[in-house]
Amino acid sequence: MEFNMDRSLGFVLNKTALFSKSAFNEKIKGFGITPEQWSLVFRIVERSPLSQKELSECTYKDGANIARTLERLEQKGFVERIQNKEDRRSVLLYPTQKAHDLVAQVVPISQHFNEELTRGFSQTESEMLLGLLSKLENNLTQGEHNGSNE
Amino acid sequence: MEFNMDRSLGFVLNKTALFSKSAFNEKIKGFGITPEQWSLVFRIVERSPLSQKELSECTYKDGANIARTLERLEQKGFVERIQNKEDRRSVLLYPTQKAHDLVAQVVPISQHFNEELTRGFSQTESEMLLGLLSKLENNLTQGEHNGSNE
DNA sequence: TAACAATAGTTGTCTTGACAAGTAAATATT
DNA sequence: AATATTTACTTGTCAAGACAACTATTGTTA
Repeated sequence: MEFNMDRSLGFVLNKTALFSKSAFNEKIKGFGITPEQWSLVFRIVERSPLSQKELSECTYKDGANIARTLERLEQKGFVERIQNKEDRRSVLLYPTQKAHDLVAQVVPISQHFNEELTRGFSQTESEMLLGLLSKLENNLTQGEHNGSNE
Repeated sequence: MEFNMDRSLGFVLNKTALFSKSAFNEKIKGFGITPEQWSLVFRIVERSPLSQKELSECTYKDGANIARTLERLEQKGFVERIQNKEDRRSVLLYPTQKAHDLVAQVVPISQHFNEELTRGFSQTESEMLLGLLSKLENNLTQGEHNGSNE
C-alpha cells in the first residue's frame, strides 16, 4: 500500500506538537497552569480589556472551550469577567495582579523554551520552520473557500 | 514584555497541528473514523499481529488512550483483540476485512491530503520541513535525559 | 414596532491526551 | 518454591478540542 506514516506530514506535525506541548507543560506546571491556560492568560494581559470572542479569535480556539477554560482561570484567580455595559451579551476580560506576576515569570521561560526547541538551528532554519508552517496553514485555510477538486 | 506569541514556535506548532488535524478529519469523517482512529487502524493493518504495547510505541500514544480507542474500533468492527497465548497479559490485534477496505480507501486520501498541505512547496521545502520537525523532536527527547541546565 | 436574523456566551456530549492507581500475568530474586 | 518486581493492560479523573443545541441580547428589515 506504499504509505509511510512516519513521513506523513499530518502525523509528524501532530506528534511533534504533542511532544512540544508536553515538554512545555513540564516547565510551567509548577505555576498551576497548563499550556492552553497560559496562552489565554498571556493574551488577556497583553490585550485587556477584550471579549471572549476576541480572545477566541487570537488564540484560534473554540468559544465553548474558551468559556470553560476561563472558568478555571477565574477560579484560580487569574482573570475577572465583567459584563460589557455597551453590549450586554459580551463579557470583558481583565487580568488580576496574579496574572501580571505570572506573565512576568513565564515569559522568560517561554522564550527559553523556544530556544531549546530550536537548539542547533541556524537563524535561517528557525525562520524557515516558522515560514513553512505558516505556508502550510495558508494552504489549509484557503482550501476552506474553494472546492477540493484541483 | 516583548514576547510575540504569534511567532512562538510552540504556539504556532500546536495551532498548525490542530488546523491540520481538523482538515484531515473533514476528509475522513464520512468513513466513520477520526484521525487518531485512522492512525491506529493503519498501523494494525500494516503490522498485525501486534500488541497494544507495540501499537502504543509506533503511534506515540499513551497505553491508556490506546486501550480506549481500540475499544471504539472494536465496537465499530475494525479490529479484533485476541489474548496472546504466549503471554496472557498481552493482547494481539487483528484487522477485520472492514479495516483492510478502509485502508485501501483512506491511504489515497491521506496521500492527497499531504500533497495539499505542501501545495506550493518545492521538494526541498517539504524535506526541510520534515527534517526540521524531526530535529526539533530530537531536541525535546534528548532534553529528557540530561538536566535542563545549559 | 414587530418579526426575524445574527452575535456572544453557555451547556452538553463525545473523543482524545496526560497521568495516577489498579489488576493480572510474567520475570527476577532470595 | 516463595516473594518481589516488572510488564501489559484497564479504569478513573481532569483538561481540552470539536461540534451541536440553547439563551439572551443586539441588529435588521419589512
